[in-house]
Amino acid sequence: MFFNTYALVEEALVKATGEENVLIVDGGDHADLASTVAFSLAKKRKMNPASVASEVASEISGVLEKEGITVEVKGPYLNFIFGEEYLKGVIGEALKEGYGSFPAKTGRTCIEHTSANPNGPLHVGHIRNSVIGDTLSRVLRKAGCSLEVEYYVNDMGRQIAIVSWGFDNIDLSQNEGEKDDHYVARVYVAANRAIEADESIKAEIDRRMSLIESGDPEMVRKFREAVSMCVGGIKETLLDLNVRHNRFIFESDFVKSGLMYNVLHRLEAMPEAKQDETLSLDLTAFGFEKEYVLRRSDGTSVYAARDLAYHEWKSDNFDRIINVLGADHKLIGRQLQATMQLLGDKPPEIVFFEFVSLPEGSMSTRAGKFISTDDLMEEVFKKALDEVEERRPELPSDEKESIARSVATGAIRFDIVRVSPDKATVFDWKEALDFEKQSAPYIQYAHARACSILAKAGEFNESYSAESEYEVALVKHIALFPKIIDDVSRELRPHVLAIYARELADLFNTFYRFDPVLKVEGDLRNSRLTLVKAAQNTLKEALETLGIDAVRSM
RNA sequence: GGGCCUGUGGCUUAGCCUGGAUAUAGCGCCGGGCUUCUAACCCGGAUGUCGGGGGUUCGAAUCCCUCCAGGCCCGCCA
Repeated sequence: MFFNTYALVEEALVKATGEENVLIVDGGDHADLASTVAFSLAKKRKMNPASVASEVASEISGVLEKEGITVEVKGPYLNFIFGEEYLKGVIGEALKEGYGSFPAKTGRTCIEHTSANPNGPLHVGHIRNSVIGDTLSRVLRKAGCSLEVEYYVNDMGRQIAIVSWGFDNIDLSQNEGEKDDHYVARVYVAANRAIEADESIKAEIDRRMSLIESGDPEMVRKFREAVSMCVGGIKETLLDLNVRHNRFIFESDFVKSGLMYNVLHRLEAMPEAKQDETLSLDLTAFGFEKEYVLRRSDGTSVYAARDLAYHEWKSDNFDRIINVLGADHKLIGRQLQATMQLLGDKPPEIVFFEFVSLPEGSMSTRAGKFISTDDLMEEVFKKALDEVEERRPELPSDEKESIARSVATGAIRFDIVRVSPDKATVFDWKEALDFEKQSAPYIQYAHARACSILAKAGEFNESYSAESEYEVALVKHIALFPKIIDDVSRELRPHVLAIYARELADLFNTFYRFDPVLKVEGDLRNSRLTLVKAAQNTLKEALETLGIDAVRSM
């Protein structure tokens, strides 16, 4: 509905002004849409902006009034206010299952996210990647994309060589009840300490790197064992976060299949290639001072080489390729994009996010300095359960736990996704455990409240209308949901959806406060119940697109 | 030293790409609201040189230049 109405306004303005860009902006408090085209037109026509605005308004108001759009002139501003037809149309759309979904688009999209090294559990920095990636995945699906979500497992890197060395040389047993990925991290930390104490171990690590590259069966087995232990633990954590991947892709497959050698051969023949002891690319033409090294002097490949093969495979199999990466990968990510261009492949779109650090400094798996997502989840769950116990003591305990689980997952996801990715953040327990206003539980609560009203109401006849200022404001915000999905799917900025959902909950709560639903009678009761249903459905769709459970009771 | 990102009330944060009408919210603070559809809520109030300076423009938080501060990167790690 919003798109159609926007198009009507735009069309009328273009026709009346002859301008290609009619400068439509958000109307703020004044209107649903506004145009500042009168400013630029005034200059061309050598008139004052206010009179231009009046002229344009008188020219288009006739056409738009017929569509129920009121045109108002406030000085140089042209304001457009959407009327009853619009509100009715929005309510009708918002009642439908899957509101905000777009028809299937052609082409296939691939998104890669998380892809943390399997040398320890996911910590609170990694899951910024997971939450951004998973939220975008949900948005893209809703926007009609045929999507595959991938986790790229680095199963032959130096870190894994270190872990495998640790398992062979350090006597460290798994604790009672310890998750496999946490155990792997302890071994990894201990192995790194051993290396720091005795430099000669590095030669042994290099030997393992060489053996894994040549496919030595024993080394393959050792690496695989360590990697699968860790990945198993990571998968459990992802499940707790409502994060779903379609495929785990192992980088060693690109070495085994020969795809990596194929890519390296072609690159060797390019003028940008520099081959002495190592193989590297000169990307100065793309503005990179730093050479892009692909092969070590001992003949083994570096991560970048395997990554190029993976991305060439993606380029062959998908029409749109998206990666979610930490800001520390900016340089290497852009070098990868440039190299894909050299190869004539589709470079990926990359969503970068800035770092999450601890108050005492940055996190490091190697140093054992991190807060694991599992620990975070446990703390948040405990707090959520306390809250449920206090509010709903009458519920059976499995129901309380289920609500607390949904609240905990939602709180964590929302806390991460609400902030713009290019803002560095410091992890804060107080904020993570805050379930008020700017949080998932706040939005979940608004949804549950709507469900409760609908449950008490029983059967009613749908009636489409919005009269009070609170009803109108709510409907107008509901109207924007499809536009938000469309915007986020194109611009890949998931925090926009988080903010939208919070604002929707705000507007619903305000409506709830001022406009009684069950206590009024007749058509007003029906129309308000219909609006509650539309709001509930939109809240549900928004929450689910954020990967947050839309619980019906809490 | 070079590159990228960030700087918005005491704290956290939206808006910046695509300039427009009194700069968005939350926490905290002050005051009010549960015999009333779920108070994980609502209403009202105080709090801002939008990091500093310069420029472009009818108009700058938004664009350009410059300086300052913080984060990240500049490895034959990933």
